[in-house]
Amino acid sequence: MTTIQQLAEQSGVSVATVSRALNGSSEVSEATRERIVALAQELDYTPSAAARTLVSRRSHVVGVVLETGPDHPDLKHPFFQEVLVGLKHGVGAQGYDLLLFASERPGNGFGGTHSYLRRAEHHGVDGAILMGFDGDPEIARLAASSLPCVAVDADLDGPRTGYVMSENREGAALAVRHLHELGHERIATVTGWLRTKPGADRLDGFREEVERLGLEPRDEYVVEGDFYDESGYRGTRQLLELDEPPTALFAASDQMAAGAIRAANELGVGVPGGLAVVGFDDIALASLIQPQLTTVRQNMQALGEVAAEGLGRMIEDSEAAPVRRLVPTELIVRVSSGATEAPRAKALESEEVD
Amino acid sequence: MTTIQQLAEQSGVSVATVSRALNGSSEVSEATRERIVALAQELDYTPSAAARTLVSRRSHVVGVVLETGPDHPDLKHPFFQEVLVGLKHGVGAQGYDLLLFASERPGNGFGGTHSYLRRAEHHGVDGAILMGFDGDPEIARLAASSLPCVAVDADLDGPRTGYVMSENREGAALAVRHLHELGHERIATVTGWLRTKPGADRLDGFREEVERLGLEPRDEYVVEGDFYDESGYRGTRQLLELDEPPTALFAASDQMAAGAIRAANELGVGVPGGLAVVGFDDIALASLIQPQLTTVRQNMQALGEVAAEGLGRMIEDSEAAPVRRLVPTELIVRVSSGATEAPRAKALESEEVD
DNA sequence: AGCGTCTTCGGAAACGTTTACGCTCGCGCG
DNA sequence: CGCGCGAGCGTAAACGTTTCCGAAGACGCT
Repeated sequence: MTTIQQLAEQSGVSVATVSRALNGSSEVSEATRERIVALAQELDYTPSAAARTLVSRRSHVVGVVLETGPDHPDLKHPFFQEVLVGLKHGVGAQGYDLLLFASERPGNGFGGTHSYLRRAEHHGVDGAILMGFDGDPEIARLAASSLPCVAVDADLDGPRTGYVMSENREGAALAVRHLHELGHERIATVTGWLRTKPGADRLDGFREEVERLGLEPRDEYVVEGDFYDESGYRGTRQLLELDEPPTALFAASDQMAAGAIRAANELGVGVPGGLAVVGFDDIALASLIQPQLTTVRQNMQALGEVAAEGLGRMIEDSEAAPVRRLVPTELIVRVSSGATEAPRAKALESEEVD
Repeated sequence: MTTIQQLAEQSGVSVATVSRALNGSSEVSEATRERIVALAQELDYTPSAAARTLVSRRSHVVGVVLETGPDHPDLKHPFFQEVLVGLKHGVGAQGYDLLLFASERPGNGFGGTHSYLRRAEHHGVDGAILMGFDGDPEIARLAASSLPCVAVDADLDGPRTGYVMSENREGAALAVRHLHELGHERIATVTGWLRTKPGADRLDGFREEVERLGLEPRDEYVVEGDFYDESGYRGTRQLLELDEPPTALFAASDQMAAGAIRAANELGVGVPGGLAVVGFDDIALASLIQPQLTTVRQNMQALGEVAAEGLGRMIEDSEAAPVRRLVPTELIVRVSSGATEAPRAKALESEEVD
């Protein structure tokens, strides 16, 4: 590994000049800069991030903390993956790399639990992305600190902490309106995990739209789920066994929608004939489910990109206000909702557009 | 941010002693150690990874490079996500964090493309995980270097580079044997992307087992796909339009299997009645597909964990041979293959076990 | 009593950068 | 001709650690 000193010796200048030349400082003549750059190329010089971070107090790394544990969705959920690719592109474009906090060894030197804030300080990350948790006190400390943070799908805030979310309310309303336009009056929902903000928001959006449309709100048409397919299955069984079962269902996630379809099939109820179903997310496999899923697409990749971009701004400009952004959702009409006119063609068309 | 020096001053010892105390060196008395540790707790001391890395030449970070680009699966594929959670747990248990190379800014200081090897050296990662590529020259350079590396799903090797893969051959054979045991003689396959090792291996396994069972190998029963569902759809249409169409299909990925089912449905061929289908992967949503997918499970999470563990060993012990491991695959019988005896119960049972 | 050894600690160098400060030119201007 | 100024460069301090080397004392042995 060649160092800046070796470059200095071999080119007959001081280390300071080499550093300036490589960093594009204007205080060095064009001639010597070229000489030094050429030498650096030749010797395959690579600067040491550690040394640079140590003195400049900038690491060009942003941390990603996603709360993990038995109760937490972890990064197994397709949602995180999609957000992650957006994040990668977003931070990458700004010259940052991503650090995934994984180490389970105590903070360092001595025992004690591994606080996320400590990990962040330890690595000297320039900012952090917060994902997949619900009021974890550790995360709260991080959000309350002076480290630039952006939460994805949680309405955390702090002096330097913002958030990015999908328009969950509006999306849920979209779904309800769609079902209503198809003639349904008895519309039920299986909710997401209500301790999470998106879960709660989608339920709110559902209720608001039901009311706005003048439909009769019924408590028994709201059953609580947890985003995973098993809860969709159980919830739907419960709904279909009511005396007056719903004719349409809004499931707060595609996975629950898949569970719902399975439940309906088992009870001999056709989808969309006996029960029209709309999901939420538009995960990659939504179109593989039979019947193909009508769903509310949230652009998870965009979520990641927006978060990254907002975080970047906060890092560059210490005066910048924390980002607070909602990204739009969009109804994708496929088969499961029973849209009458040539659903297949319509679905294809809307995919072409994309 | 408190430093080791402040701890030294306030506790009346030298920095050397503080360092030793916090690192568990035996050269410090128990009394002073306790005093220092207590002080560190109180002042919320966090060591600087940058400084530590600089001098000790160990970063306790492992890099993750996944080749990205138009032609590459990128991290959008569910496969990577699952591997990633295994990786996270695996490296975390050994005290490492994960660095996802994202930055699109040129190496540093001067222009030139961002070599992965350079990035790795720049950050001083202790090792690297290689994923999702096929003979990329940049990756090859990395594998040829002296940096400990483990490739996932590619048979790279080098002085300090090993690999971890699923038993793709055996898995494919499992699928063929299962279909044969159900009475099928005309068994076809839609392959994965043959430039990748798993794609090629699954095809090999298919062919070997066909031969071993004494079935007639037919070239027109092998159609090339790319792991994604669209290719499964097209390939299956092609197969079903043959004069003598197959009665059973091995798709080299679950997504292609889903595409195959869609194609069969469109042509009025029932699954599993008209065409028995077996997939590969057992992605999380395989059981959401209708009919539920019989598939060869590869334990992607284990893949990540094994890779992490192997990498850790190579890092700790510079004499250690590069890890070369195949992790077992397993047939998961659900509905799509038309297994006769109570397929539903069997499927549930095998999920309970999990 | 002298000597070696072990324990516990401090001093200081080193890791590879960035950057504040200061120096030396050459040049233009009065 | 002298003065000031800017461009270009070097010196050295700093960043926060780890670790080598050595020193001082305690202690046991001959």
